[in-house]
Amino acid sequence: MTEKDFRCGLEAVLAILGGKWKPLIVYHLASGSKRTGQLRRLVTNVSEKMLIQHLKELTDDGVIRRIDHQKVPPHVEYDLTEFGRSLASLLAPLCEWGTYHNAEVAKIVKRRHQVM
Amino acid sequence: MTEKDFRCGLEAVLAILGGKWKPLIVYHLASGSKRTGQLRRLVTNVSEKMLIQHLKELTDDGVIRRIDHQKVPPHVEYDLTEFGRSLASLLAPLCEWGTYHNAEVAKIVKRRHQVM
DNA sequence: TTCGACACTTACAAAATAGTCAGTACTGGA
DNA sequence: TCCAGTACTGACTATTTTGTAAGTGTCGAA
Repeated sequence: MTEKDFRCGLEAVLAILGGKWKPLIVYHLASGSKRTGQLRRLVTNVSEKMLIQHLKELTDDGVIRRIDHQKVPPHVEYDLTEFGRSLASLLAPLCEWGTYHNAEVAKIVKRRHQVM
Repeated sequence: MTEKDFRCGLEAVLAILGGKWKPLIVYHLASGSKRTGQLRRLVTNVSEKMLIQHLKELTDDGVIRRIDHQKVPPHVEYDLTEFGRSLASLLAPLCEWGTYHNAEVAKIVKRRHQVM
């Protein structure tokens, strides 16, 4: 996205939530603030590097807030900003759709690996 | 996504619509069937190769339908299946959010390029 | 008769994205 | 004392995704 403007609002959403784990992070934070380690366990399969990289980007973009308790050993929490919460509320219907169509989508993805 | 199952419905949605231009394609088809060339002009900046590759994947996944009029020179149309239409209806609120937050997101993206 | 439009295909290159693994500085528990 | 956990960083590699540029065969208009 080198362009400044989006011709479809969709592109704006993707500019913020594009990234393998970002929607998942926002989704998990919708139920309350979490520590880094908690997120690492919740977002299954995410590597430490990617989690932290995405957390940093989401923080920079104003979607989440980083709360550093200034302790040693470190104690850091993340939660959604207002902006982030407005995004999270968008994600809910997608989640429902995905849950409802879970089996169908799983079949589609499986077929893909066979045909190709 | 090597796993068969999704723990959040979100992952299912992304499994289908993951791809730079797929949401845009579905969005444009929501307003009626289109010919390949029309889509190429509507989805700005998409290369011919990516358009056709994504169209093929969406067709294989049952999101859109390819209608070949068996003419020479070729005349092919695409439109949404029922499944695709249910996805397109999810996209509408995202579009609205993006349109509403357009300026904000544009600012965020611009800032990103400066800071990094 | 040359040119563009049509809907593609293919080979190849570049860029974006993700992953592994080691290391940091400190603490508390076994 | 050794080891795991805390939240990270950086070097390096691998994979995935996207892009570029050329070619295919047919038609109708200039």
